[in-house]
Amino acid sequence: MSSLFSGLNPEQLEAVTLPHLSALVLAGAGSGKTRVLTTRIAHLIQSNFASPHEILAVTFTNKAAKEMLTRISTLLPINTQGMWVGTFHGLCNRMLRAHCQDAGLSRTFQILDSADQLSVVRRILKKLGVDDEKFPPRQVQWFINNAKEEGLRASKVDARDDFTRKLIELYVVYEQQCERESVVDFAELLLRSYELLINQEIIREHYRKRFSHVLVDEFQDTSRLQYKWLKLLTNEKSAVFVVGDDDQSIYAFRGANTGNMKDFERDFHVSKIIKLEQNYRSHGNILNAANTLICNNKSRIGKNLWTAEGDGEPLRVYSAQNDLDEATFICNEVRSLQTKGVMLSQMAVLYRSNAQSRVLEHAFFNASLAYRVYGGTRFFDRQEIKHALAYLRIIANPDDDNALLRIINFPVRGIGTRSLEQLQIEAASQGGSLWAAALSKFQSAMSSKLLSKNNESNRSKKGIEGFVTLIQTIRQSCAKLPLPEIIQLMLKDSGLVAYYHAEREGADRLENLYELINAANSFVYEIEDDSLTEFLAHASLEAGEHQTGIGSDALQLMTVHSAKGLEFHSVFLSGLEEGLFPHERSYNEIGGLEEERRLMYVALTRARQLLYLSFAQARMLHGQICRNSPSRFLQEIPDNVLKWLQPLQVQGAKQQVSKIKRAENEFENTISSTSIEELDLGTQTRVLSTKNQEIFQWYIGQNVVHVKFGIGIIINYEGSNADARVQVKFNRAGTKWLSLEYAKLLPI
DNA sequence: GGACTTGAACTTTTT
DNA sequence: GTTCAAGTCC
Repeated sequence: MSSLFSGLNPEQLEAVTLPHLSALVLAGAGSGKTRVLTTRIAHLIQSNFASPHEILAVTFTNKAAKEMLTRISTLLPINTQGMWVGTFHGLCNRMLRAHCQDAGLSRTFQILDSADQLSVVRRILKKLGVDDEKFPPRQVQWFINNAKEEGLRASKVDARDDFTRKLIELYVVYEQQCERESVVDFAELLLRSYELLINQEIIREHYRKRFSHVLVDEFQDTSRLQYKWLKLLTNEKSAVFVVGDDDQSIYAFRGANTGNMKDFERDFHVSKIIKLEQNYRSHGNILNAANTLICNNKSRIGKNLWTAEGDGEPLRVYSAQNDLDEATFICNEVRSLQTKGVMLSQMAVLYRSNAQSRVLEHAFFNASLAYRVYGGTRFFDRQEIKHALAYLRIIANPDDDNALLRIINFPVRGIGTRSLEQLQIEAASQGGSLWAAALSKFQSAMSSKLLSKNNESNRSKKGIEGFVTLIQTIRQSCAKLPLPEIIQLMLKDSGLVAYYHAEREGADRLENLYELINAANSFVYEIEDDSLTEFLAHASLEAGEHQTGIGSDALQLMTVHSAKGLEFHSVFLSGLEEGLFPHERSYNEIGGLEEERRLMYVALTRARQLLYLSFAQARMLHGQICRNSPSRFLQEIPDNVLKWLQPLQVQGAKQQVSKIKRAENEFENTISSTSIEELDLGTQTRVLSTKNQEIFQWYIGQNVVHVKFGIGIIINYEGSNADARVQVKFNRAGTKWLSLEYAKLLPI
């Protein structure tokens, strides 16, 4: 028994062995959070406090869930197969499949990913003839998901204006459409499961009784609905053990609600918060930087990381001339670290947004430095895989219109826009799916063929009839086959293999298609289930898992978001410029800057030993050269842990930072104390613009007029001289960033 | 149906 | 500067 606990520090041990109570563990970066969670589960089982069957453990990513299962099985000789360990969506799926009838779902319901959902929305907009300028598909999608996230069905959404009324109408049609097709989107998985628990007392009580221990990882990332779901699954007898770090909450934009931590404390009567503050990852200087930076955030629970190790190296700061220079610098440093014995895979280059990877990749490619970019197209998102999955979906659930539309004419079989339109009209008039319409068309064609003795054999191989025959044939042949063989047969009979074989650059795609068979093989082996429906659910829920090209030693490139949870020997944090990091879009969002700062905190705490911070004085952005000042976050790091690699530029850079900071404070003060119209026009901050012979002086608060956008007021600026851009809040046209060189702004 | 042009937009991301 | 969708032409 004691071996389970060996090496745990007092706080970790306390968390692991907590009695049957609800508890909140505030686990800082690198404090052994996953270890605490898995050891606690092992401890509960080993000491007979709970059987594996009575434990529910929730994570956010499949990766984390898998990791948890692996660790549990190394700690205990038990079969983790049947345990309820998984993602919110995965567990909801599991619950809905088990109670599909009570949840009002078909046994073979399919899961829409975001892209599928978007195409359903597009289709509906088209069908209803809605102006997609006024109602952009993405916004409609966002509206629907948001409503579901609030737990609201269309009838419950507040119709406060005409615009919202229209959106609600679209929401209603969308729901009907999904119902008809037996498909559910990601948000629906959660909402349905939530409603199931609310409405079906017997089921709710069953799970409440069953799960005596509920454990939640990354609790700061839970959304409102997820929190409500957890509350439904538990009662005063359950022990809910949540682990999280409010300082690492970086997903507010997708519904994460840090407030859940405070609510949890209250709702679950948490008497004491356990803080894990000892960090086993980074050297002192790095932690010092991170701690000082995050103290600038006002809304936080508060904790301070410390290490038993020494200070280590100072953080290196590099001020690059431009983005290319920055990339070259990183390239050289990586090379030199490599000769000192650091593996490439132990070095990571982090950036705020994906677009920044291009320049870096270019430099690494030219230097023949092996690198790997995370966050590209994922396996199950590839075009050819989507096509193959669409065939499988139609086999499993023919009413899936999305899937049908994707493949009805792929590979080409002579079904053009006209026949499709006809089919859609027919389906609409019958109130059924496209497949149902195609089937009735097929049947009437068959009977008329018999009557007229018109037996041209070619006719049935083309067009809609051909498609129906094809699907029926495949479905029949598949009835008794195991999953991998179904896929193999489908790939061949559908014509996908022939198509990609003939395609000039189809070799990779062909390989991916065969890889799909492999994926099915390992699915059958691991999950011990070869039902097609389950495999399709797995494909939708684990779109990211199947990454290729892992294994070889390569430099790691990724956004700061995707670096969360990872650690490296050396980290290069690039693009530390105002507008980029913090991102300019965050300036106008409530709590935006604090979220950016947490993101910075996550970035800093990824490094074990070496941390490089770099910014470029000039950079190509949106096709324009931008001169942004160094990030304010750089100034929030204490000087004594920094080592500037170009001492000459220290002065200038630091001054620039303070200048921006002053301007912002001034701006914020003015904004908070006065309305925009009353801004003090005498504000001292100004940018000079030298445009031909005219020289204008621009300052924050200045009224301006634009040829197209009309009258507005300057609320922010960046850069200087010819490259300067100003942010203008127009009376009618909204807020825009404009280049002074091109925008033809006139002061009034 | 496929190749081409044009125009607008343009964080972060898992499920 | 690059992508992605919609429109245009053969």
